[in-house]
Amino acid sequence: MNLKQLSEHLGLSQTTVSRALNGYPEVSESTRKRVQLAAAEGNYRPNLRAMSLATGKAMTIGHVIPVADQHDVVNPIFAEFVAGASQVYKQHGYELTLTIAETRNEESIYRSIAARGAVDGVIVHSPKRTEPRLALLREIGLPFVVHGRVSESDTPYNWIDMNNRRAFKQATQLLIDLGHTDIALINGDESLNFAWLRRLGFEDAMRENKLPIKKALMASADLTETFGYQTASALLKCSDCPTAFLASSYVVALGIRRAIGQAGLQMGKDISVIIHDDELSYFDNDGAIPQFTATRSSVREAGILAADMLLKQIDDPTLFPQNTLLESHLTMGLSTGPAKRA
Amino acid sequence: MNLKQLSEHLGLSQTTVSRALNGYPEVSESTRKRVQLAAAEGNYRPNLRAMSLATGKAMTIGHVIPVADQHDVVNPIFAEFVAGASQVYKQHGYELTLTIAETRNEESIYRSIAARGAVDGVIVHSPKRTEPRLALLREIGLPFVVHGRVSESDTPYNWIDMNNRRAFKQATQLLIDLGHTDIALINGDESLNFAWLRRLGFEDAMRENKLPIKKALMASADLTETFGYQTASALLKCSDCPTAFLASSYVVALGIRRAIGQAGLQMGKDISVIIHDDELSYFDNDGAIPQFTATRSSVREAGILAADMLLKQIDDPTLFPQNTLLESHLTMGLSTGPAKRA
DNA sequence: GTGAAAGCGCTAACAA
DNA sequence: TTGTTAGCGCTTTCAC
Repeated sequence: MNLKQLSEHLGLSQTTVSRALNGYPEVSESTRKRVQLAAAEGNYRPNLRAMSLATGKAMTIGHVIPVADQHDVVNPIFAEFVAGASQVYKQHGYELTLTIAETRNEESIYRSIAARGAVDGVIVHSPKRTEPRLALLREIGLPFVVHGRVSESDTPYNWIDMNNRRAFKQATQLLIDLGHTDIALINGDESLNFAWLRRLGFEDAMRENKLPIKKALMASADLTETFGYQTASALLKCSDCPTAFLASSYVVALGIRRAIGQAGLQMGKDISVIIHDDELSYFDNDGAIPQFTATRSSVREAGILAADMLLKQIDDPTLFPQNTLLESHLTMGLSTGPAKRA
Repeated sequence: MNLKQLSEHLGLSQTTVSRALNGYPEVSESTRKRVQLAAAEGNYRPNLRAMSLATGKAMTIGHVIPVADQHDVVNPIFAEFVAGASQVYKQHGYELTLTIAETRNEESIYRSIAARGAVDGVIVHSPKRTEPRLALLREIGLPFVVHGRVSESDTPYNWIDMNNRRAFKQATQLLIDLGHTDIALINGDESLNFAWLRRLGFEDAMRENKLPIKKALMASADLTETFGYQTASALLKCSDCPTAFLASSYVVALGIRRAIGQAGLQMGKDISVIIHDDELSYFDNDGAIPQFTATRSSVREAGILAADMLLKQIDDPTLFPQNTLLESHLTMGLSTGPAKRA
């Protein structure tokens, strides 16, 4: 059932029917009622393509998920974020298209998205410390919101981010309060800004407590179990072993746990570990450990807020720039304990 | 830059330009070259909406991800699957739109997707044991591929699935071979077909070995850490304790591990646990344990195959029904060991 | 308060 | 080999 059929069926013009359905004021209430009824009965839904062609609005938001290489696993954070955003889009009649972008040909992907008229705006995921995408999108003229921030940017942009720096400062302070001085930071790829900020937070706390920042105790790479395992294994063998680990995701923490077990140590007793994870954490608190909070998925909330921000921006471009900093309330300790060297 | 501008710029008709770009044979090679060059220079990309309006094809595939309730976490499996599928779509010039559907209003979501002309086909995720969606989609006339199978369906449909039944039979057999007779199955929600099939696989092995199937040792619910913990805790206190656990996801296994630890037992020594997970598993093999295989994300491969199947179907509806059964090669033992009762 | 007509950017008969 | 024309389903001036 399309508009033409519906209008013929009603003995009205397409114009009137369209107006009635879209809430234009110049339609009499009686016809509006009639039209709405018939539309519901006939299960009429306006054709999105036609609508978007006529209005010039795509009624679609694009999410571009970067994947470093073909075989990289997709960060489950995106799923939660997208779930939140999609909720908002649905409310406003928008669709959500997903593009997986290998980082190499990102530029052409954004350009093609824009040129194809496929979206009214995009959410930019996984920003690096410095982001060529910002300039690119500005040049193209596509509204966007960054999920995360960009440390080195001289021009304003819309963003929503967790307070990674503060969370890691807190976590580090917690370990210091427990008496630790040799704390290992097993961090994500520090060319990605979230990891960079986490590192800064870690260093903030160390510096404030006049503790030395030892490069040897800091590692940065893709957050995999293997990375956690290998790094922790090596660190547990060194002469200057850490007494505590700060893990930048629960996946990496699994590896750390494995290494600790293999070294014949007990987590939470011989070695302390604090895990930070903004995603819904699958870990419950084992009991004896401090834990900041553990709400369900603040990432989903971030998705909701980002989508909202983007739609507002599209609606009214003068609302610029917007941004929101969420407290990273999922920072939690899986296991902490007295400082002790292996 | 749109077709009109491009054609004017070239002094050709829109038709010719369109034909040249779309590879129609009746265009002379020389003009085709010229057109292609100009298009590349002008950074011309055909407007998807217009194209789809003109052809009646949406050039878009929809993925509908069901989420049981608002606060449910999104299964990370979807992210991997979608990543695989998106790869295929890109190759064929298709877009991918994502819809998160609360299970309550699924029907209206599918109907509205179809009526809006937004997609040429859909991938159906998380099929239940019996699926009203199949009939619905058939009625609507929307091509679809089910990611998973439906046990109770009397009409054919396209599907791609992992061999869950076989995997669980194997895993169970492995435990039986190690001497276990009281094996607990911590399974997903058995109204979902994947969980149902896993249970059948478990029962297959038990029956073949003439072992009793004890209802008390089988649990079924959403695969959360908490579910694993609570169920395992309870089971470890009963008079008729299991000596082994078969966990239907690594998340649930984390809970089981916690319960085992709290009971003062050692995993892999006092109690055996086998984890099945089709997603990329974050666990490495701890060493002493049998492990079927551990390739990276067979789920992504499933996504690729499903997308391929759907596009083929759209292209040629006579290719019906298609299906593929993938061996669930990520079944792996995190820890198995001698049978012993707590 | 309602309708006729043009047009969004493309494709696809049909003509030439 | 190329061009003319109509039309996909909607919105939106403009006229009544």
